[in-house]
Amino acid sequence: MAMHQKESHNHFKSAVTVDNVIFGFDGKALKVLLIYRGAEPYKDRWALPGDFVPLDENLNQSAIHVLRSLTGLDNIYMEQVHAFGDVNRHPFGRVFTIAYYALIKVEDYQVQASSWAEEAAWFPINEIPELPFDHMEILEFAKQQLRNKIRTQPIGFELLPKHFTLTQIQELYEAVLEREFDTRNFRKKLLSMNLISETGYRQTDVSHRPAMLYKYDTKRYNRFLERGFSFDI
Amino acid sequence: MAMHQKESHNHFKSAVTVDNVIFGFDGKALKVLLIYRGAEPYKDRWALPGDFVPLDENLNQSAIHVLRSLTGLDNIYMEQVHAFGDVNRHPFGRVFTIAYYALIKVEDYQVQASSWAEEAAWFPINEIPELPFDHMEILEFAKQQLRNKIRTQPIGFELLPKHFTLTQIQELYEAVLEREFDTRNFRKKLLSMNLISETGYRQTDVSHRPAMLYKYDTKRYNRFLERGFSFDI
DNA sequence: AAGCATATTGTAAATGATACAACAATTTCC
DNA sequence: GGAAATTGTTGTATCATTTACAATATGCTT
Repeated sequence: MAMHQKESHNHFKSAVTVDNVIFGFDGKALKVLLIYRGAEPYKDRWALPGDFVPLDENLNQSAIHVLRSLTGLDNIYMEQVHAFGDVNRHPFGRVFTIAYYALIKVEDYQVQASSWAEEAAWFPINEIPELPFDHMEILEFAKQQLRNKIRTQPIGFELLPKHFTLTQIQELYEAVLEREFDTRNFRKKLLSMNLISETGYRQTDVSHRPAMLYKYDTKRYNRFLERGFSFDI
Repeated sequence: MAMHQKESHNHFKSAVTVDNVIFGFDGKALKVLLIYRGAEPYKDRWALPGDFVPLDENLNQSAIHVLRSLTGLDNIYMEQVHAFGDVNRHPFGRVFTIAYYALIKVEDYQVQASSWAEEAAWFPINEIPELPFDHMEILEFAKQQLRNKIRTQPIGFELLPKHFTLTQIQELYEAVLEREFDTRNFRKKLLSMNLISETGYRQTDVSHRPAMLYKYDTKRYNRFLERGFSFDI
């Protein structure tokens, strides 16, 4: 990173954006929130939500900002995925992008007006339209990282309502990991981790035996972390 | 990432650098290659090797370039770690950095003259001097990522000579993961993966029973990968 | 030849993963 | 009101993996 002061001005000619892969789960499929671009380049195309990082804003803050301006949501689980910086990835010049993914509870979500999105919509992870820039590659990276992470950290709860059934969480894992789990074994393992507890409430408005509602118990998770605990499903 | 053409010029005022955490293993400790900075800012300080990303060079290529210009080495295992972009991380302006780590065989290494490094030296991972910028944080990220990766992918071999003993590889894992392994169990597990094979040669110049030399068998690894294999130590 | 240093190897016990199906609770339909 | 339909809930036996643990082998040095 060394440089001579004289040379250094040549370097300050890049732009940096953040792009967010916003995941949601509707009880059936894993979905991604895309925006319909209202400005060039690639106007009128579905794309990942993102924006330039202002010179006076920290990178992470910028990612949070994009998420909030689109969804109105705060305090969301986000994680950086990868930086992409091929020379010609953006038609307007040298634009690096840092990709993040976010996990949101779709029930909490409502689209906000935004300067760069005319519209936003959820797309099932297996029915994504053609995306501009290198957004398809970014999405692949994010999906893979989500899969790795969800197997070793209890982040799946971020995609579920506060109160959820054991069937719901199993279906979430099956959707994300694209494999099936044996119900008895899945529940045995999940419950043995002592990370979720019964709420005492049950499902209502279902035309069959109502399932017990559970909640994720953050305190217990923190206690486990201190003891060097590792989550693995 | 949308923008109006008129606004866009405001955004092209950032610089982007790559910083490399170059790991080596000398048979005893995990080490990191630092350079002694020959230019401002932070002249005459030990720091991670890095450089600005030229406008006409891909990001990944730039990381490879930094590594080669410092070590003369090519075809090295490298992986992106994380992007860092706090507003004030660099005194000369808004400079984002993308961190990479590399694994090299110290036997192959020889320092090259470089425009930005007066000197380079290996530092044991537990005896790192105070580093400028956010390099300490970058190093922590890289170390953590190396640990995660080395447990699930057979990348440890990148740090060893082509021919190595089972004791050497065990000591490498112990150094990186900062824990001890039971020799019998470690060997049993490693050999059961069928990723290394005997060379037929033995150690020489040791004043005790010479150990069998093994080599990493890439072909076998690739066959395993195709079948959906997972390495785990 | 004895001593030193590291290399090499097996077994038993405990733990964790997998395979597998019957009964329970509620609603709906007749 | 009872039968059918639908999903929820739970246990056990087998198999595979991980762990704990120490004696013998080989080459070198003196």
